[in-house]
Amino acid sequence: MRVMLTEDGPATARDGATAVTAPRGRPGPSMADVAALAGVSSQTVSRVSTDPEKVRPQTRERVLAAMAQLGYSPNNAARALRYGSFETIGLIAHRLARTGESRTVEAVVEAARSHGYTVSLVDVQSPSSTDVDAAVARLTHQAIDGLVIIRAETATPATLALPARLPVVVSDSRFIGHHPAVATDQTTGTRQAVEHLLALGHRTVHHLAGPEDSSPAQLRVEAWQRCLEDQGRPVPPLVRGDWSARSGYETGLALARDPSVTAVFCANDEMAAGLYRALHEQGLRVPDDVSVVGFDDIPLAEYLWPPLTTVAQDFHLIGRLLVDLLLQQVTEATDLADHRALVPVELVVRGSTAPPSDRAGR
Amino acid sequence: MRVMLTEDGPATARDGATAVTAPRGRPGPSMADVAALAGVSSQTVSRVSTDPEKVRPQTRERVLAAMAQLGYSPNNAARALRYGSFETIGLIAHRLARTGESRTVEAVVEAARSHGYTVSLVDVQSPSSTDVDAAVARLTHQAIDGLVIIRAETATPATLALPARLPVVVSDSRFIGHHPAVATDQTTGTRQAVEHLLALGHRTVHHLAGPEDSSPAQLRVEAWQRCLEDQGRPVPPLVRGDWSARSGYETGLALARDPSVTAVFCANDEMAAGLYRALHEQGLRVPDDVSVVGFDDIPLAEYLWPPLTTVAQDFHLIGRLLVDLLLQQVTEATDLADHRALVPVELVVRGSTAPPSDRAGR
DNA sequence: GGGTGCGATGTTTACGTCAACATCGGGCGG
DNA sequence: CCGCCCGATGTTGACGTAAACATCGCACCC
Repeated sequence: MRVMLTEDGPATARDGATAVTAPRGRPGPSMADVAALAGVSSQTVSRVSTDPEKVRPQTRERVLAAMAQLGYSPNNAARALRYGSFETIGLIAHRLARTGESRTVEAVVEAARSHGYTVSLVDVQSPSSTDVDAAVARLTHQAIDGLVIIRAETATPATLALPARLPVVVSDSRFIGHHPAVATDQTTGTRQAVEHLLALGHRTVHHLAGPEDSSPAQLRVEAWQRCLEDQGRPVPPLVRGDWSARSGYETGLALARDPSVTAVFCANDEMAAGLYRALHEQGLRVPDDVSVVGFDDIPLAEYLWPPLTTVAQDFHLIGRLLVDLLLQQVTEATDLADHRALVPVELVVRGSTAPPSDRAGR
Repeated sequence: MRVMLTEDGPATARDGATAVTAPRGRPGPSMADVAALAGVSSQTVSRVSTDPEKVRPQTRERVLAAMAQLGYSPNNAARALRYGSFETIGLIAHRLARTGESRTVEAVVEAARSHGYTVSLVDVQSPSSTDVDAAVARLTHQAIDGLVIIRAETATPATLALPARLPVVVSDSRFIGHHPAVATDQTTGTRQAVEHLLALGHRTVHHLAGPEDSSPAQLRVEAWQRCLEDQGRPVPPLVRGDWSARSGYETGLALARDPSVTAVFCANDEMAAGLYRALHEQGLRVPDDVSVVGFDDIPLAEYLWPPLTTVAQDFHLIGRLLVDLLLQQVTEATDLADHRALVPVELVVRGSTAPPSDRAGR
């Protein structure tokens, strides 16, 4: 089947009938090989790679030379087995390429590294329990010390089969109370956006919402509605997108045609960009005819035209907190069952909001 | 430290003075524990998890029940040690949250999963050899069967210390000839963009380039220049950004003030968005006054105003090819030293390009 | 000059799993 | 009715590493 580069013993030991189920990976040299070449015991080789100080420089040199000559590198399976830890955390994400997700992933990876951990990443196709379950199985079949789940929207604690004793942190509020969670302060963020628009003089604020099965989207809808009711404003009919710019554009066309729409709060920046295009196509100006507020503060938000007023999420902080909470459980065996970190947001006012003009009268 | 669930011998074996260096992770139940509870040998437990058919249903049930009761899941370090493979590939990326990167990562993760592999992700701060080296060390210190390096711009084959026998694939052309590589067809893409603008009647095309240390950016610069020369057009001075929308905006301000600029080819879409803003701020219209072409075709490109004409990269295909080439080496021990996959691109014409008007004459 | 203590190195063993081989028991053919 | 064969399960050993313990040699001190 394949060329045995380093086989020195009788070939039948590894070839022959057992070839199919035999070990796959390149069986590179082991400590024993290095030890033999350097004329020391394998334990000395081990010491060289873990604590060089404990070995006499002269011996160390010999061992290092042997390592280099053989191209030795330690077998991590064996190390992990020995140590009982992989120094690896699992990360389950959905739609990884989305802005918020990729930034959170970046932060998680970075925070993990700063603690000496690596990240094993699985991207689930759909946020259903079935898919998330499969991802969990795949990761525990791999080797992880803990698990971070980012926005597994439709999965619920009841439906998710997690291995016993596996520390978990989630960034989806649906799991709050069941697992430690990190969540953006959706309510305050939404409130700031809506109140900003009302303060500018708009009679009410339309909402271009995210999909129903998304917990953050749902929270934003509720906060938007409550905020309007608190202020005694009429609550206009809800418009739903799917987070994509396309959906913002398509649903935005209807909003653009409705002269009563003077202010729109979009559940994310991508949909706001889609709405921008719909408004532009209808010959409407932002913010003169319609004010727009987004959510997330993606890097491009500042460079849309006009620059988008939006609620900035601190994805970086989310990622860091996720890792912190997870490693707290991993290293200290702490039970954080209902711990909940709320990440603050900040309204960034740019050029897409202004007092209303009389659209209907134009 | 923690409750010893499965400890049956003297507690001092694991507690006491050795706690600091003792195995960390939850040493959950092993096959032996399950076997004891089910009243079978550990080999039978092993058979239940690897080949249930070989065990009598009655026995199987007992074992499964014991597994469930103890919350057993196989120790993958031991499995990996036994099999010689982790079914995991390492992935080194730089600036993970960038559009192209996150989409490539997504595709790699997905392709890896379809082959039954998991992805270990490391995001390097800078693309320098030092950082990439550290990432490689971190990953091989972990457990991987192969390594994918995405755009490690400034690292070069000579400076990078890769473990012997570790299969590698890169998506950076700087490594072509040293490792199998997957690269977007920068030259053709650039050519299409420039020729599209020239065909519309522009006298020449300015270029808003990516950073000097980026190999794709360099290739685009060279292709742009060669293309202009081939057509006998003047080659205007080069303008450099750093891929960010901000840099596109800042350098774009100068372009906007130069009346000889009628067409700009931007090295990516983000910088094109920044340029849009600079042009808008100067009261210039796209494409009436200045035509703009981007590169990448990010999801938002279609929803900028006007929709951006751009060169679409197939990040998904890149990811798939990376994994294919890597696993070919991993599973077949093939030497692909100078294999090189070129991923085609496609010019997507939208609303940001048009024949030139006489800017200077306005 | 004979401990004595310490630094350097070797030996043993366990980590958890699974392939290979061993064993055991029952059904079936001769 | 005996023996053979096969299916089900048990036993042994090896994967590569590193902790724990053992050993060896040497310098230093009384």
